[in-house]
Amino acid sequence: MTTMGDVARIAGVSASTVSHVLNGTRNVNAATRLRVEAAIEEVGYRRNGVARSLAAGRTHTVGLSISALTNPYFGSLVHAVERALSDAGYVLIVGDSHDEVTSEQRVTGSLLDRQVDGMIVAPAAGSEHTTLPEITRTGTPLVLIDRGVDVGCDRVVPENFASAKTLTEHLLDLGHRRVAVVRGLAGITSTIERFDGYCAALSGRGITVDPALVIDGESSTDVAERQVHALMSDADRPTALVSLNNAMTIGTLKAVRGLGLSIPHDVAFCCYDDFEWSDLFEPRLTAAAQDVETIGVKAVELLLRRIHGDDDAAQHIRVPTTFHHRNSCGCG
Amino acid sequence: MTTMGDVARIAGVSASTVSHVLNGTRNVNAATRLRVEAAIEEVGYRRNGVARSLAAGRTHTVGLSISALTNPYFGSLVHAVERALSDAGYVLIVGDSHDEVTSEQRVTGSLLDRQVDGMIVAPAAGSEHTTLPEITRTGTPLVLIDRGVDVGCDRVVPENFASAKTLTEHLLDLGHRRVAVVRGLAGITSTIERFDGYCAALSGRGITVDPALVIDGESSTDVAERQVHALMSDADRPTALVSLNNAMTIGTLKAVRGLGLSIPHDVAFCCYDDFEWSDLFEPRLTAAAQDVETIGVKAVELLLRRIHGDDDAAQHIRVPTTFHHRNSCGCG
DNA sequence: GTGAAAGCGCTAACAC
DNA sequence: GTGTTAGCGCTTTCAC
Repeated sequence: MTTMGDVARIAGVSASTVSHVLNGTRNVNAATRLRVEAAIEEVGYRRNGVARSLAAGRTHTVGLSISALTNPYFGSLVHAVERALSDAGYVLIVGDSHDEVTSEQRVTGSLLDRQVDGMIVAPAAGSEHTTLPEITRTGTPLVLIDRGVDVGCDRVVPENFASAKTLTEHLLDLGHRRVAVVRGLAGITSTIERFDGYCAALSGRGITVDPALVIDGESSTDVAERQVHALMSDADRPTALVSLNNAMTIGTLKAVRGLGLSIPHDVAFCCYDDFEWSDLFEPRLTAAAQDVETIGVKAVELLLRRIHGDDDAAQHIRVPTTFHHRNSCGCG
Repeated sequence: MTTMGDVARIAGVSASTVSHVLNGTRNVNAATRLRVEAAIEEVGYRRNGVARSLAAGRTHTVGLSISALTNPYFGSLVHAVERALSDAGYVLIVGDSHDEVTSEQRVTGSLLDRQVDGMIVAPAAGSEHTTLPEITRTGTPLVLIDRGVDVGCDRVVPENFASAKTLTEHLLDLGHRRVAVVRGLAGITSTIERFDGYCAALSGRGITVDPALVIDGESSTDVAERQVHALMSDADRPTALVSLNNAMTIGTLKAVRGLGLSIPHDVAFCCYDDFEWSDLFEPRLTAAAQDVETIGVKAVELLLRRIHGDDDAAQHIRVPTTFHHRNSCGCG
């Protein structure tokens, strides 16, 4: 491997000069610079980022801890984060938390060991007592995404309550009185807030929440399918269904179809989260679309600000959803 | 920041002993180990991975260069790769090549600078003359995925030719004679091989390829939608359509629906790549499903073998697709 | 405008 | 079973 010393020798300068031409950190005589650049070219020199990071104390690396399994938005989120980071000269290390604190700690521990300059975490349930304090203790800038947890750091999460409320109210407005809900993984704020939105819509109309109509889909396609199948097999089944995230929507749709029921004729349907194919589906899905792209970009923005030394009060950003009124609800 | 020296001092041992208990690299007296562990616990010591990497000459890091834009499988691929790597104690750095050599070089250059122990690349068109040689020159283990390029290194790619041929033949078997094809990004092997499969199916039946029925979808949803729209607006439109990847399938379906045409009644349809919702769609999509999961896992397997010093001849793995016979083709 | 030298925090001979 | 020591390849004061 060729080092900076090799380049320096060939160019007839000191290593520090090579370093400075590489980094533009001080004025270098044009002729000297040229000699250095020629030498670099000649030996095909490539700087060692590890040594650089050790000496400089910064790695220009950011870690992302997320659960791929329960987050079908994984792709677009990672994509948005990667792009924003890359534009700022950082690289992204991804780790899968499996939505479980033990693996989350393994992931974030490994990121911390690697001296990431900052971290973006979609916290698993229980994370506020384990992983998160561990991170903040190191002083590593941290921003939470997807789910909010109160640990006094920046976070950017989707609008949950109002969106779920709107979805439910829409069904209520169409005359439905028995509206079932498929709810996500227990213990995470998005599940809680969306479910609260559902409840608020009902009470706003003087309807009490019927526990029999509350299904725990655990943010899983399979679980949702099983549970919805059971519920809809009942003679006394609901006339409308709200699914609170994309994975469960697929399960719900499978169950409904498996039963030979038709949407919206036999059961009206609205869902939180949109799909690329929502418009292609028959019937087209009425949905609250989350803006993952923005969530990723904003998270990076906040993080970079912290990395660059900003220490204002923690910011809490809510990214609004878009209501796509199509016809699975029974309209149009 | 607390260092190994601090821990050593507190435990009353040398730094090297601390290093050895941390890494299990030599026998340490049980009592000594306990003292060290207590000291580590006491100060909340966490090893500095950067220093470690510099001294050890390995980073336990692998880079992945891929195009998220044209690869809707991004999520599952990254997920599979991350999991396999994580199981082996490695972390993953992802970079987006945008399917364009310039950004690809930026990405891989940055990965090389960071001294990744190995690299997985889904090469952009033209990569064999730029990026790839640059990587191999550094001696960094490299495995290609998704598209094969002949640079003498390991690769794992999907079955393309036979799958596309099967799809086309199926349509031909159903009596179609005017079968159009929506073809991917020019210059990459998957596009070429799949298109060859289409051509082979036709010639096998004595049909010559009609250039008017060959659409360039450029692996893009929008382009495919526009082009299919144009083609299908024609009075003399084809009676069947084959789309050669998932992004273009969505565009194709949008175009067909936009024209008020029905599948398979007005036009029969088969596609390369499957979706989670293929079974939910009306009609259910007949498709050749790629096994991205396996591609990712195999790629990591090959890479780790190289990283661990194996230098056998380059391996070329083809991962078979699964033919899902549903009813967009006109059957059932 | 340029160089010398002291680290950054760790690993791994090597010696005992 | 443990300590000493010499780097790993770079950045960055400090001096000239």
